[in-house]
Amino acid sequence: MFKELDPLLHSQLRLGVISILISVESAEFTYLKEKTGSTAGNLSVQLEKLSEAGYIEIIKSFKGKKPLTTCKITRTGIKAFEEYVSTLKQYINK
Amino acid sequence: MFKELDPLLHSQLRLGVISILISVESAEFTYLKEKTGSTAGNLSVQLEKLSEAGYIEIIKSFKGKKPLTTCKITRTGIKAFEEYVSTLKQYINK
DNA sequence: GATTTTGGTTTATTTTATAAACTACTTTAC
DNA sequence: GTAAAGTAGTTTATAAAATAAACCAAAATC
Repeated sequence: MFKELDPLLHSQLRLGVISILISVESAEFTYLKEKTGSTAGNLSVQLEKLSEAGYIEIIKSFKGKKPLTTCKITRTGIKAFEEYVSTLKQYINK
Repeated sequence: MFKELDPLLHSQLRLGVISILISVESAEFTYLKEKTGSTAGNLSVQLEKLSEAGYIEIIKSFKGKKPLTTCKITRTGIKAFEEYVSTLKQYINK
């Protein structure tokens, strides 16, 4: 029997976001939008979900006069990602 | 920018099915149902989708007097799975 | 021979992802 | 200085997908 794949991470956009955040200190909304190729709306929704789950932290501030949304993966998020990857291997190896 | 993950395979149940089929000659409906832990209804729907995409072949026959649905991965399916795994690595490695 | 089980399919519901519309500014161009 | 366009998002609506529930036909069991 297969172990369940964390549904929060088993989504292309959210997985892409976490995949980026795992390797950087933090990332801005616009950077994530560009890197993932998503629309702002979709990204906004998915970031909110990751945030609600405690996988990322969303920090709102200003860059000059413009709003600036910065994201950072949390310890919980890192653990969840590692767990997800390890579970995934059950599906893709052999 | 991330490459798109084949949406047909980026589904827990369908991925589980393909994961099983890739390592066996063929598998019966009930076997897949048991191994994936899915309901018959869900499995039926997802197998149909894989079949429509040409990823698997569904063979209907009888075992004695009972209906028997047997599934086999196709060359197309194998290729799609390999492609999916390779794309996935972009997301989960580093 | 009625009831349960087997092996499914079909349809309905829920959840999820995505797109469209909107808000609140700021910058640029006239 | 004000109209138009751009930036950085959020909210809401729509489409698509996954899942569950209901159903069906035949077989096995009691």
